[in-house]
Amino acid sequence: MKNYTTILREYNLKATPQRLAIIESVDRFGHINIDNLYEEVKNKFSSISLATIYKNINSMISNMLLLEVKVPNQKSVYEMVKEQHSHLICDSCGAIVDIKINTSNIEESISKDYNFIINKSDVVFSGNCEKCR
Amino acid sequence: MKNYTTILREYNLKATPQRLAIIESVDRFGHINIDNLYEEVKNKFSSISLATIYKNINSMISNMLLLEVKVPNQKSVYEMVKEQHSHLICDSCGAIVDIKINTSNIEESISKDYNFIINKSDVVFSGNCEKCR
DNA sequence: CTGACTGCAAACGTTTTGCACGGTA
DNA sequence: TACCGTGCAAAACGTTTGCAGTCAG
Repeated sequence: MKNYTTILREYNLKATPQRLAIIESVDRFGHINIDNLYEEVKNKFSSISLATIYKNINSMISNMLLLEVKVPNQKSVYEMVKEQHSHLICDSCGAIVDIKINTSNIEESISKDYNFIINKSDVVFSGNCEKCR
Repeated sequence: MKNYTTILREYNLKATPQRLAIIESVDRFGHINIDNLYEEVKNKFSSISLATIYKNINSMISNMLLLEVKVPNQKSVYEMVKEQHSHLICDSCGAIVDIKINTSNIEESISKDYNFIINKSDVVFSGNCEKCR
């Protein structure tokens, strides 16, 4: 069990029970949208309000502890900031999988060709997963 | 000047003046969000309502004439369906540029490694453009 | 002529805000 | 203790819907 209290403080956020429940759920699910997060946190913290979820997600994003992933035809999902990675998302079942792909040579050639400094890559492949055909 | 009437009919949409103004603006801008589109179309068609913009954007997306591009920290932009491409977006000035990159080898290895059939790639690189440093 | 489209206003779902209270550091 | 966070309710936003009138084909 990770020490989420320490993590929150490292990101300049007070370690309230609500925040601990939120960050624990996000980490356990890998990616989670607002509604599922709300349901999940309510299981362990029935008094929490949706406004608190929103406020905390937003402050965690501002403080770079979480990031938002925009996905086609779905609500955004939130995940902890870890190593850079891309996403595979199944159009039928909605499952999202993290994948490691090497985009560094592509990014390098873009920097050159377009004289553009890249500091973030959002890469989402949609299609059908193994189960869903 | 393209014949947008013909294009609309090819996509099974009646060629109303409102639609012609919408598709012409989207095509001229390359990518445009709802608010800018509304302002733009109003210039030539002052009586148009925002609801009409929404209804038409949605039907054009359903009929595969337009597609939605979700971008970080901004509203989605809409563009005509053309060849597959990726996007470069400047965090300072918000400019969006189409770029051609070859993702086919990446997609191929993903198909193999994850046994996943890809039918859409959403690739957005964020950073700073030439002007904005 | 008929079904589809428009514009308005109302409804809806989602996210943010203001404020009084409570809890962390 | 001081400030930040919480929860509630209300407000603000963005988008969709219903409907009566209009128009494209």
